[in-house]
Amino acid sequence: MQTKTIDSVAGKKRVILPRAVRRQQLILATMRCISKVGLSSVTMAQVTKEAGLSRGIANLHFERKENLLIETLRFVTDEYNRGQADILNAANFSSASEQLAALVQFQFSRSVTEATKMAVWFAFYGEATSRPTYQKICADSDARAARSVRALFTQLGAMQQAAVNVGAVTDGYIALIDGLWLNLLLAPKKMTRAKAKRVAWTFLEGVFPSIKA
Amino acid sequence: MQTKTIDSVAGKKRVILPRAVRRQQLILATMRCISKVGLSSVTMAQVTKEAGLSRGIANLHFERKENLLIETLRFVTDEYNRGQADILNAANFSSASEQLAALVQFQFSRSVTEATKMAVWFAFYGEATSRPTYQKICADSDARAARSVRALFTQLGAMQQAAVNVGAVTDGYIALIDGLWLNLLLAPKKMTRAKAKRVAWTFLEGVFPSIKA
DNA sequence: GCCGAGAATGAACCCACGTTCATTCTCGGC
DNA sequence: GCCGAGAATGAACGTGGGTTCATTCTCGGC
Repeated sequence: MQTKTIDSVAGKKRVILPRAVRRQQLILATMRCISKVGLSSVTMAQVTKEAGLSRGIANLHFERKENLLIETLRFVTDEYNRGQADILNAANFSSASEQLAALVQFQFSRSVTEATKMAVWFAFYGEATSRPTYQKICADSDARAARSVRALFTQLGAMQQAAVNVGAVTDGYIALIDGLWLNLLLAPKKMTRAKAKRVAWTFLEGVFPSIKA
Repeated sequence: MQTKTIDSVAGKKRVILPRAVRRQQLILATMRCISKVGLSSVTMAQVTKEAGLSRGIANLHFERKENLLIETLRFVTDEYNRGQADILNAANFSSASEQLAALVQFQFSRSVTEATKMAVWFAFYGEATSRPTYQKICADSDARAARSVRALFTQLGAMQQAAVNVGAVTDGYIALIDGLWLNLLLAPKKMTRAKAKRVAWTFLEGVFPSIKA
């Protein structure tokens, strides 16, 4: 009478998996929960249920709830940083403008601007002021992201007729993207990915006229 | 042996004040607490202690904690909107550029960018995804702010040589300001009010060359 | 001066949630 | 096939925190 199912839907059989797999399962479940109920009311019971696992497993793999949350934040920032680095450290672009286009494309890709992920980002941003650990993770991630954007902008600036204040432009671009993400999250009916991309692009064309071609 | 002090520092005497005063006291205390410990770990005990009042008073004036939080959010958004409206609806500016200058000045004024207030803003933004009530208050506030900025930009656009896409520029400007505020909050060591103002101004000069004078 | 309305207090209550841990189960090595 | 390591479970525990409410206090009207 034992139903054979790949994922053991109704099965009572206990499944044992490596630590890394369980940790990721829990982190992903945490993200879904945060976007559903908010960082301030996520409970361990919800997360473990969402992950389809037992109550005590989170403590087994993360010790404390706070650790799970921190790892969730790290997961999201790392993923973004890896994606951005893949583009900005790549050597196989034929021009800086093409690299820039890839960057914008990436920043407003479905994967990055997915509601679940952005909800998590901003939930932690909102708590960062009062939690040194979150603060540090966010600051480090932002700094890393900013550095590589600045490098690209330096290249692009050198190609322009008029002199460009790379520092100010980088700060402005990063703020613009953050603000667009926020809008995308808070008013998805009013701001769309396509619209946001166009706005970003308008900013860039204003600063680096040569990319207009 | 009874020391007469205006604020009855050590006095045991019970003070009775009008509802509106108590409500504001509690709201201000809530803001300080949120910026200190974060929205997700604010407790009624902390807030009432911070306000120098008794445990039960919050429930007396707000019924539930949730109401106090909502009123706190409303307090912050209303204050901002009133300040912005004072500038953008004023008839006593000699030119649109002057009005624009006043807007930027206001948006990066100490009063608006004060750490306490911005922490509150972003704390609620972070929870807005999962709380329809916060979501609505934020969206309404943003929409109102955007409308009046768009009106000013329409005026400014009409003065330029080349045609300006007012919609995209408004969206961009608002996103830029939000992003700069976020930076100001998360990395106050790296981003300063003056720097932020300069970045905003650079954006505006790019879009509306005529204001450069 | 007295009284009623309602503002203010804080001890007590109760529940939700994080954490613990005794027990059960799985798997690989021998 | 047996055994030990450790992964997984979920009932039970303790506590922190929101809410209630009986009581006390203040003030304005008469």
